[in-house]
Amino acid sequence: MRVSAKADYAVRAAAELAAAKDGPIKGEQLAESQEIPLQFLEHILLELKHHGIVRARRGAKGGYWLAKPPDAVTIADVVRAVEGPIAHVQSAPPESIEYRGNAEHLQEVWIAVRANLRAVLEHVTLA
Amino acid sequence: MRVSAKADYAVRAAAELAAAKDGPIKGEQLAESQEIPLQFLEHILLELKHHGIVRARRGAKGGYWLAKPPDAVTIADVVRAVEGPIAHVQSAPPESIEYRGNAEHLQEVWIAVRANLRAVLEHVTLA
DNA sequence: GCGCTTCTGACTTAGAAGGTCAAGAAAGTC
DNA sequence: GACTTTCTTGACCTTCTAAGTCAGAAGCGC
Repeated sequence: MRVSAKADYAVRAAAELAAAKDGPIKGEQLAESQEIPLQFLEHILLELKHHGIVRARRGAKGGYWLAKPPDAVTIADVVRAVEGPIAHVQSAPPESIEYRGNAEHLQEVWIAVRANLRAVLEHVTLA
Repeated sequence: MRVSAKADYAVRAAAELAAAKDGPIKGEQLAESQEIPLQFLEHILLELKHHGIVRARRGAKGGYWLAKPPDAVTIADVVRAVEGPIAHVQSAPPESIEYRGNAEHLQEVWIAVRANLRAVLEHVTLA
């Protein structure tokens, strides 16, 4: 029930990319402006790239940029890319768990929790 | 952003206690009916006891019971007892984090996330 | 070909998750 | 008072994740 440093960093970096309009931004620049350890940030950016959220080019004049317009990328997209599925219980989706005895209604509670989380995270975009 | 086994177990045990009305329930009984490893469960129950959520008596005819009526105990109470504060970012409450540059609005997002989580967890009681 | 920057994998250190084990202390029963 | 039951506590264990660090390879622009 907590937000990891990695997820926080990822969203911050994405927000920074969303704001920049002139060409690719270097990892070093992102690391500085958001005070994130450079090497760690680059691993995160790589994961974001593999999930199709950012694009990158190496070499001089290289850097990172968003693959989609900022209003098409939600916080949930970014968090899921680095942390995996949201609101899983014991590493499984809540609807796949069987509760017995007097704990039967608990499943509905966890599903409601996930729904409310999504309501926020999938509604807010980088824009 | 996930629910640990410990939190899940704690709520299930609490739900079981909430449903029983005739005297204390043994740890072994709870472990069996909810399929939770006994020794692990007893550690959890101890934590719940320290947080004033359950009471216990040892010896023959001993066992655990809720310290308060079921409609006065929320899921949030139980989860906080075993997992600590809900929806912290990097182990700190969201309002204590300083975001700079283009990530400024992120703080509001995390606070909204926490508010929505609380809306569910503090509203649902064991009853 | 050279310098710049991303890409990748291997490694590290610390702490949490998810338990297990064994001894001790209190309460009830006979 | 002896005995049993059940909670209490602390120590230990294994596996995984968090949060980084390091070194080198590979692609890009000029």
